[in-house]
Amino acid sequence: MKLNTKSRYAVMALADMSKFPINNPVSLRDISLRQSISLFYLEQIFLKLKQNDIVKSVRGTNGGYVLKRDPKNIKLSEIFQALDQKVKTVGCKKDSKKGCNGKSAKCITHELWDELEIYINNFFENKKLSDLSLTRGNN
Amino acid sequence: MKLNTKSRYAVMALADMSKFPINNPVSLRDISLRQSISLFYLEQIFLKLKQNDIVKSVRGTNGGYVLKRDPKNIKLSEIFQALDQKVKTVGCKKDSKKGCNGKSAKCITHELWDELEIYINNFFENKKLSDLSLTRGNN
DNA sequence: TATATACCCGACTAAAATAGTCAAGTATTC
DNA sequence: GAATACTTGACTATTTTAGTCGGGTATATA
Repeated sequence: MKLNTKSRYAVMALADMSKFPINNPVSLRDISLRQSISLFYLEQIFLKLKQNDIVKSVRGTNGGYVLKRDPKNIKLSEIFQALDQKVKTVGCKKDSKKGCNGKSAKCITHELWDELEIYINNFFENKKLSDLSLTRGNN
Repeated sequence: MKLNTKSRYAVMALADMSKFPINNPVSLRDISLRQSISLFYLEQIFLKLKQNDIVKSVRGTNGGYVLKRDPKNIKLSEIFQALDQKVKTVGCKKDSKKGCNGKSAKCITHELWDELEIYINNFFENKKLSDLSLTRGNN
């Protein structure tokens, strides 16, 4: 059970941005340097964030990215969704007509995994970008 | 964020076993057939479960595996630990003297991931094998 | 208007993890 | 002694992850 770097970096980068005045474009280059994340990788990540209406871009010199909404209104679940990061506890598709192992019924532990999935998603659903405590001690 | 098949199958197999009278050896072959899990794979899984004192083995004809404790006393967290399945939300090692990105401080979102890790582990810690509702409807 | 900055975006790749297979055993019961 | 079933380490194909790269386009500023 592991969180991938893409979502992790996405949250890190957005947290970084949220420390600056809103409407002030923050360049990926700066984020890259401050957070030690590859610039190329950040580009990939921000493409998704943009497509999902979490940030908007400002092109050209002094450009960068800007949070599209107040950090209070950005749920972590949105960020994860943007990066196709799903919490998957079962191999079997929930909405499939067939059961889990090619059998007719649900697998014996199906309900447990569903429960776990809901439990974890709940965490992300209730956490906002603004909830991260960004003290000066942490960069 | 994905659960691997090894832990999932482990819980499935143990749930399967817990439906039978305790002290009645259940063979991997039977579990394999009922739950559609490869016998070879189950062997690998049960090796770990045995090493971690969750099941004990009975060799020979009519042998199999037996739960070493009452399902009420088997926490899911134990099963996961047995299979080296850890909940990992950060790349950086917690106990390392260095910070997360080779920097001196913790990464900006470190506390968040710690919190998530604790949150998820909490789920497994509080869930017992006996908590799985094994109705006849599910196999 | 030239130039540097910074976003845009698809294609590519190395490395690691996962999922599963296999073989050659040993112990036990019937 | 034959069949059943656990024992254990080694091996492998596939998938996923993490990250790189190249060749763009848009815009501000000097």
